[in-house]
Amino acid sequence: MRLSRYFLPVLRDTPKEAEIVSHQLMLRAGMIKQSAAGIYSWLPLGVRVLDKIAAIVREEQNRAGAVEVLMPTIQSADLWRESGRYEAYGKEMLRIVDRHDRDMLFGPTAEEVITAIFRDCVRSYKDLPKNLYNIQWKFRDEIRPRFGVMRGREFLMKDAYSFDLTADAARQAYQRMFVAYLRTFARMGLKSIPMKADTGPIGGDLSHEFIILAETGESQVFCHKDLIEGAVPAADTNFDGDLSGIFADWTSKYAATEDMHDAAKFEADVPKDSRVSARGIEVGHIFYFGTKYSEPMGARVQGPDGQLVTTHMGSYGVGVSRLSAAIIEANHDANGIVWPVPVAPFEVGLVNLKAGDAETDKAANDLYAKLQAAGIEVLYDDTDERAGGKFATMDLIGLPYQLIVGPKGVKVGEAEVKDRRSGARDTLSMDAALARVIDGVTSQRVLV
RNA sequence: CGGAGCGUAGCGCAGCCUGGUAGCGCACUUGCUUCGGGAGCAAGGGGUCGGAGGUUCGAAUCCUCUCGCUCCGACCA
Repeated sequence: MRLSRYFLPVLRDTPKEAEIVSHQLMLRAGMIKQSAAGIYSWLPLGVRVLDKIAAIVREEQNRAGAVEVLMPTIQSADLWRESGRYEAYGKEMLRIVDRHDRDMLFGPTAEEVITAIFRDCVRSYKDLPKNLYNIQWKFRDEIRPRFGVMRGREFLMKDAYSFDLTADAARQAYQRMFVAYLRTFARMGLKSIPMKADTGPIGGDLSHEFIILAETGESQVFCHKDLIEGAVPAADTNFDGDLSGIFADWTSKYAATEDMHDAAKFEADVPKDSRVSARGIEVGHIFYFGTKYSEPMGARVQGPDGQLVTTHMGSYGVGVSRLSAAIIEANHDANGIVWPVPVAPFEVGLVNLKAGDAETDKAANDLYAKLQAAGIEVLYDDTDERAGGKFATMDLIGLPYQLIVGPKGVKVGEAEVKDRRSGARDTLSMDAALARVIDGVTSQRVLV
């Protein structure tokens, strides 16, 4: 993409309403634009990041055996009356009345919709297990939205729903998502830690929040430090097999958020020098809730003996739009964002330091064509801005590699490669610079 | 919803106390000079001062109401 044709409204100053660094940088880098409290437009750079994150989520959901659907944003209140949640949900639910005076709502979640789909379409235990997910915009009318897209009212969420014949089978479904989540976040360059979460009225040990550590995290978390560097399950993990070993590895050590924290147990179970107390951002939440919706909504299948069995359900959320901010919280420096390759809006920033100079243009155009031919996603700064501004913008938007071409280098057949994360700059021959960038990108596209 | 604060040009701000018809920096346009880490000079464009009432000869400024946004708290992917 040529920057001259792109839409990248970067800001030099930090808008005063932005409190945390990810919000500041997303505004400054031209990723988002606020439309109303907690509601944002996504500008081109932001859309690309959102798409990258969603693609990774999608791949890992598919790998784990979940199947994608797409459910509506606007739901009928009648469904929610069936589950009993229409009255229970409170003011967080945005209620809408259509022209026929029917009660509608902007979905804050989709248990009711998916349960209705399931009960209407599935009759036999032979069709189980099933796990259906969608990546869709949700709306929760938070009392106080804040921190940009981290706590917006409108947000993009992946939500999956599993249906099983028995509680034991549901446990396996839970573990499949558990493993998928470990992989999902690791692929984005994040170290996520599953932490015991409140299971509500169901009880048991089947609810975890996936937390990434960040100073600006909303909740205080406590865990064993080994979990920070825990082994991420491999890509060839057999999701049809027994995952209880992996699950046990990750859940045997202490990890809890503030509201589930047991200080006495923490001190008893974790050696003093292994105790981690930090701030965390919740990027995923999974839980098993049994027959909470399937019972009132009649999601039953016939078992082998011909008897109707109420299905056991679980649901599994990933905050896709929140992740874009969370990744920035974990990957930035004084100059701007530092994207991990797998979620970077572009993989390389090609900088023409003297647009309009025939020789420099020729060299830069050539590199641009070669990068594209190599399948690299490149943002080509072909504008006639001054060098300093170009460097500042590139650092701000945080593309993993900068390939810098100027008249001095062109004269001797050289270009400069800058690694955004390390800051290291190397002057190489054109071909070597090109190879360095291509190798760097391709080797980091898949982290686990 | 309770507490606090802020709305003046795209962004950051001054002016308000002590009313007199709007200003600074960046950004933007044009020209010249610069040109490898946010250049210099010159000339420009852009704002019904969030909105509505009121006081006054006169309101960005004073009063009342209202809307929006932000921060702290309770709530949450």
